[in-house]
Amino acid sequence: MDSIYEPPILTVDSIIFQLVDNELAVLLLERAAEPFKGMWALPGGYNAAGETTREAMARTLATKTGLQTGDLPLIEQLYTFDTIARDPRGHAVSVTYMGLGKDLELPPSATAQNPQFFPVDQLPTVAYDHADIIGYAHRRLCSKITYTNAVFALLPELFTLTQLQTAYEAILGRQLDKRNFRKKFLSLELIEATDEYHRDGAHRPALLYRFRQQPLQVLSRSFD
Amino acid sequence: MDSIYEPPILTVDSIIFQLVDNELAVLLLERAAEPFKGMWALPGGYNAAGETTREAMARTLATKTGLQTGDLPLIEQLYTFDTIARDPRGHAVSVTYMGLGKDLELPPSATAQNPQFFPVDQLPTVAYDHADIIGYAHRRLCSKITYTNAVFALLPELFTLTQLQTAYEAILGRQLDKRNFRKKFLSLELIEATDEYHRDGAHRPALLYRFRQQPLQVLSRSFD
DNA sequence: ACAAAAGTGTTAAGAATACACCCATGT
DNA sequence: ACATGGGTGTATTCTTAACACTTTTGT
Repeated sequence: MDSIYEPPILTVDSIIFQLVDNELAVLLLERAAEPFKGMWALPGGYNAAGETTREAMARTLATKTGLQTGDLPLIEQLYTFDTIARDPRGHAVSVTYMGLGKDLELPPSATAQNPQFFPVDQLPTVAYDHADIIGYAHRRLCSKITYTNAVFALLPELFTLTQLQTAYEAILGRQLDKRNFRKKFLSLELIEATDEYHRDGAHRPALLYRFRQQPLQVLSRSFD
Repeated sequence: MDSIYEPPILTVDSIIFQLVDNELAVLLLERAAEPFKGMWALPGGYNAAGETTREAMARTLATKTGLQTGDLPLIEQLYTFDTIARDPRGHAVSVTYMGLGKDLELPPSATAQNPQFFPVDQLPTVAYDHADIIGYAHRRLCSKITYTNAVFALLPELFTLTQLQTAYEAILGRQLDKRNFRKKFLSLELIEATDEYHRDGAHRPALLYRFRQQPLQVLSRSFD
């Protein structure tokens, strides 16, 4: 009864975020071929037989950008888009994953596709419906950091409260009150002070903190 | 370069919830064939070429249960599961949709598959990983009703505050305080009183309310 | 001594919680 | 008159929001 079944094409795409100069940035590739030649697109590709979508995501990301998913402290399935066909063979369905990291290094000339991070509010011309996907991922990230400890994945192991606040401000796109931010965040007991200080220029050194636990956790009171 | 590409099978599954006798219930089919013959499974099926996953969901749901998606006030993509192959042809990837409705009628003998609603805490033996999927959907529904007006999709147009509270209790699986529930919910200004009453037995009639607007909305203050 | 970022507390308003009795109806 | 579910208010605690000055350092 299903013998005439001819499947849509299954693809995966990765939305990789990190903070660059206190701005939220997303990883894009420059398309070397039609369609959308010269425009920028999310790293992604076909899902091969016998591979989970998550494995396909890891493989395509490594192949096209040199990034290993092991370097991403947090990866999460985002949404499945019935995108416009990216391929003349037909209709494509793309399972997307959001990955968060810090100080991600792109091996120089990993591929001919020139992988680069772009601040989310200064995107180049983006191919397909990828601008929508990035917007969706950004909104999801905004809500994720308000009810979970997901920021840990964007910060170094030791960080200052100012760095933490700046991360929130970069993602949410608005300023937060310093005293209220610190009071609230510390009261959640997600982070603990170390006895180390971050010295950086002609001013008082900042106490370094660390997250108590890494795995994604839901907060007892949602943030902000 | 992608010429040896052989895709996984793309399927869709529907998790349809409604309230039955003040319990949250999910729609299942009895499998008539192997694998898992005699066990119960979510309605679903293959995604055909040229059809979006949402269209495939509507089609398979109508074919297997007689339900029209037009009768579901809220449908939302849930998650994409890399499920165990449901088909000897190979690896299956299932895009799932959650649908909410009320007073859904299953056309008698719509199919040989005996569609029925089961209370989520009294499920029969469920095939595949569908028990996990139902659990996932239930958790998502719990959080959805706390930060959106999604309950509207489970209630009739006019309803009493007690019906509303009972719906929350059925979904969340715990009791709520009547006075606090009413105070909070009314303060959100999502619903308005009508001038009609629900008479039902030997007690004071209950004032009927309606939602001010149907489309899914995020609440100003999250609920509960 | 100055510039620069780190650090810190209080008050007021709003929200959440806990809790018990009267009201309107049908029989 | 009684049984049944509908309806209502207050006091306490916790949370949020608004807001400005002192501290520590490097030059």
